[in-house]
Amino acid sequence: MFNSQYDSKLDPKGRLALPAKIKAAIPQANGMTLMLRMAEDKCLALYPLVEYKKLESQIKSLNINNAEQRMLQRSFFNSIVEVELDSAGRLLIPKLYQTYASLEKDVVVVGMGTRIELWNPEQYLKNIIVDTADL
Amino acid sequence: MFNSQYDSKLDPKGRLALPAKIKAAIPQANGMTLMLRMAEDKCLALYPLVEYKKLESQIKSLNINNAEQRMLQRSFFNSIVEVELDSAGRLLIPKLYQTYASLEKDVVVVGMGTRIELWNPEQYLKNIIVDTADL
DNA sequence: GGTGAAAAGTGGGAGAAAGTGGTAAATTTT
DNA sequence: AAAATTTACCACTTTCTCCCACTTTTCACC
Repeated sequence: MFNSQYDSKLDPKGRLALPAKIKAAIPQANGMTLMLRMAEDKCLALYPLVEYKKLESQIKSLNINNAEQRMLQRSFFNSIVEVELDSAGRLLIPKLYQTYASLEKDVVVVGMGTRIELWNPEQYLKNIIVDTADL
Repeated sequence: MFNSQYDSKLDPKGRLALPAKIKAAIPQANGMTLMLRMAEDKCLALYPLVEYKKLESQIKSLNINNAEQRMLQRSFFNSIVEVELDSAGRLLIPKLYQTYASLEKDVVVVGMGTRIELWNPEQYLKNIIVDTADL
């Protein structure tokens, strides 16, 4: 399970170093493949393969002969990509995905239970409740 | 499984270079034959042979004595063609198919799970849900 | 609290692969 | 038979990917 939040940086090549705590929480630590998705509120979501499979199986069950379900399926698959950690534990965020989430240099990495979210810092502030007294 | 989306180009000869990530996901990488089909919503669909076989068997199981199913069968087989990747990993899109999907220069390549879709960029935007908050 | 060791973070460079265009050969058409 | 169109293959350029090495931080033990 992922939790807490961290400040990380994209290097000039578009690589993101995952915080060690997050990395350690990913199941199957060797030959690390993760699924990167353009998610809600213009953030990126990272899923371990196990979690992704659950998501995918829902989408695959849609009927390709139904126009609306076909669009839904398309919109799912087109916003997801496989990413791998390099030997230093970094992952390369494709340009299209950087653009989607307005990631430039600073990135907020958030542990969200079964998934990891990547945020533009300003965007992030707009999508959390800062004062928890309201809860 | 195919996923994500890529911008590609048709060269003056009508050849399309498949993105490396897509190419890598095609089963049986040598002597590469794919099936190209005029698909729903005026896009082109590319199937690996394995996937095509499944589709074909569905169509073949239709009843030839039923007028409507006979037409369906006919329009399936006449809108599908075998294409091969050249030594550089490009495929030649026949004129008729380019016209069907209004492909000129820019082409959007979409990984749709078991198949690959090729789109005219403007047409493509009309056939996705941009805000995936519903998923 | 200081010192050392180990792990994490950062940057760069070399090699390989992907993209692109062109040329030659073969086949078809007039 | 000749010409034009098409197809296959080859070569060059550019981009990307992978890996190595150095710097910085953190944690533990003294």
